[in-house]
Amino acid sequence: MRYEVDHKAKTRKRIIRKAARQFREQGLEGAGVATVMKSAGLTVGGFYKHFRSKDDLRIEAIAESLQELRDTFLSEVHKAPPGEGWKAIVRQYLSLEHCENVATGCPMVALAPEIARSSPAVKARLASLMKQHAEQVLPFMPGRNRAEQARNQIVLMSAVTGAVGLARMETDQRRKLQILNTVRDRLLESF
Amino acid sequence: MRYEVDHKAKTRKRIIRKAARQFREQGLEGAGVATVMKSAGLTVGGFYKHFRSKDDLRIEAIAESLQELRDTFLSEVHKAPPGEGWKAIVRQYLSLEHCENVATGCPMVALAPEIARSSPAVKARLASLMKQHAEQVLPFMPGRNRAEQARNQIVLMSAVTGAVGLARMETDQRRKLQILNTVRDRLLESF
DNA sequence: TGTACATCAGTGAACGCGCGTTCACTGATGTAC
DNA sequence: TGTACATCAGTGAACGCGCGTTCACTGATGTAC
Repeated sequence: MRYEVDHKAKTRKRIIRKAARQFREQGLEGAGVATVMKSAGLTVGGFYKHFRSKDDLRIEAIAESLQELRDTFLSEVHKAPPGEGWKAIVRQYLSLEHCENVATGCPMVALAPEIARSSPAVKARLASLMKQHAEQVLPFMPGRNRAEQARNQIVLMSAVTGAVGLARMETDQRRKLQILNTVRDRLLESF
Repeated sequence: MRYEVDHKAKTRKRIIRKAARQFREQGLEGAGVATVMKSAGLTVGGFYKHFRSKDDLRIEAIAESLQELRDTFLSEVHKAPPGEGWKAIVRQYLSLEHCENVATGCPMVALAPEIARSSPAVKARLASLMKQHAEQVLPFMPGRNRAEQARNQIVLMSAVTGAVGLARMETDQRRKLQILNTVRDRLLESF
């Protein structure tokens, strides 16, 4: 081999990470294969040495985005007092910082409608990734038992994704903050 | 004139209504000018006799979608006992029927990320349309005064748009219903 | 009353462009003999 | 030890295709004289 043993794996990871950012920022259609490759320091042609298709990359990139989201969540959770992990997650999710940085934020808010429209094969794969994600975050949700935690998770996820989705459509900064803060305050006092 | 006096206005409206459905179903990029025109019984070339650009159509189509949404809301509200209008809206919004019919549903859930990514000019115009929409629905929101109604509206809108957004990504029908019903039940008992 | 011209919603071919994908090639390295 | 060949990550031009937009044209009607 001309390169280090894991050279190809590293390159692949670099492409996925760049794609994860660009898909969130520009959409699953908006971000192009050529641009992703260029931002990874490569040329278009090499793409198919790493992925079978753009759909393949979409799946890998969203998996990566969910992983990054989970990493952020868990690091926030560890800073919070025991049993209050969900509060840290809610605060982080509804922060202006998360709202304004689509490229590094939650892929579900950034891509929900496009994921819903995906081909059945892609959609099924992504649904399974999101289910996994939810299960890993479940332990930090409020509630006296698993069933209650699961219900609360659904309510919390709906409220926070909805709030960020709405806030991002806003052009008036005051309204944007009002959405984020109103939902945050309500959620923090409701569980 | 060869046609009735309002012929052109009627044609324009027909194009907008078709576009409103197709944008919600296929996205602001996904739906094409040629397809919209064809579904309105016309050919591509005529498009620019009615609109300055595709962006122009996007704005008109979303305005139309919001109007349709409001019509649905108001017809539900009139069937509900006084003061419980918001409950009727929540039930309608979180129904399986609304969730599964993207083409005739709420444009904010169907298009949020694409609207957020729009050019500043388009985004500003749409933000103003959505503000108008919210103001017209405000009177039916729960709360003892306008300020409380406004806060509750933000929470309700976030929760219902988030829930439908998440439910539409689900491939498992059981999970989809679980999301819609859990959020509906929680909201109905929370105000 | 008749004729020439203006109007204008709608047609359909053509345009330039960006996209995902394919493919023959490169060139540095490892391996067989 | 030296040489010929295989491997394979990456290159860059080319492909077919669909898109938004433009444009010369059509043809039915209204209007001017």
